Amino acid sequence: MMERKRTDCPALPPGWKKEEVIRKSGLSAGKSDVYYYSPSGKKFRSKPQLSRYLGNTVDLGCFDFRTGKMMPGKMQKNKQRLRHDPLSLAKGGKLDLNTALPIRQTASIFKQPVTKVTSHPGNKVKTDPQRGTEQPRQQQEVFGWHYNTAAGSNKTRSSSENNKTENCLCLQLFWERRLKGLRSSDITEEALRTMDLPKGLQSVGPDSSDETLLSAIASALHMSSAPITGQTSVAAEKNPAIWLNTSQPLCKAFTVTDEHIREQELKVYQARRSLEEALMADGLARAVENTRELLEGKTA
DNA sequence: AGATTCGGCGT
DNA sequence: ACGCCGAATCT
Repeated sequence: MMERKRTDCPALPPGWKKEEVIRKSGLSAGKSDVYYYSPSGKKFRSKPQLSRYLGNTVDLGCFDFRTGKMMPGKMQKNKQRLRHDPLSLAKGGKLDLNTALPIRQTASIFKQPVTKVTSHPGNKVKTDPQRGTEQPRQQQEVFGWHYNTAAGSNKTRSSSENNKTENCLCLQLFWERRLKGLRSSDITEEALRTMDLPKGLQSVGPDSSDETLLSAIASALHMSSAPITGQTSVAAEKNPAIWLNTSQPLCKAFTVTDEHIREQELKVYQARRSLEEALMADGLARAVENTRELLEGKTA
């Protein structure tokens, strides 16, 4: 038998292996097929199959199945117009939270394992013994990357041109506004809707709604590993368009009290319980889907 | 039966 | 041109 090397795949959670097999006969001789193996040995031969299995635990949007690597340039396959501001992608700068778009950049915001449900009381669905250890794993590596912002675009302009430029800049700086009315769907929707922000948090700029502020901060936490301090310059409150610190969300500087922390810990605890329930439901749905696929396969 | 391999459809 | 998956073939 051919010697096949299963190599580690750093883009996937630990334990996943990748294999490439060269076709050695037929019309397609010389071409190759790529397979992935889950930690327990289940074989995957396409991205959709892999995607179905990993579900929400890993965002395969920019995962290239053939190479096994994340390809940052290759956003979602969907034909959604990606309005990326070329300015914010130019080289030489650092992450700019205010021109960067609120696009999900991580596979999951959770960096720690969560409660794993291993038994489903009352579940009549046939259980695949291998699946027990195969339930969606929590991602352990965060797929984040930084975009660069343009530095030194200091060309001199006429004053009328300047006005246009300022208006344009304003739209870019305050993209948070565009989040108005947008919400995550599903469970998260309820979570967001009922979420209260501590009184110490105040927005900077043309939009001061809590809703938008919350989105801005959440997005900042997703996109940057640096501490979120808010706008520390007092001048930014008077004239944000000039003094804005683009590495920080449009939020006034704030302080965190012990009370805040205790409240937050409680919320996290409650959220974990909700998540546990959700994962359980997801597991059941997945089992059903799996069984359906099995049956379809047998009826040929 | 499960695993392996190539064909070929659909994009 | 290639991803994906059916099905023929192999063990």
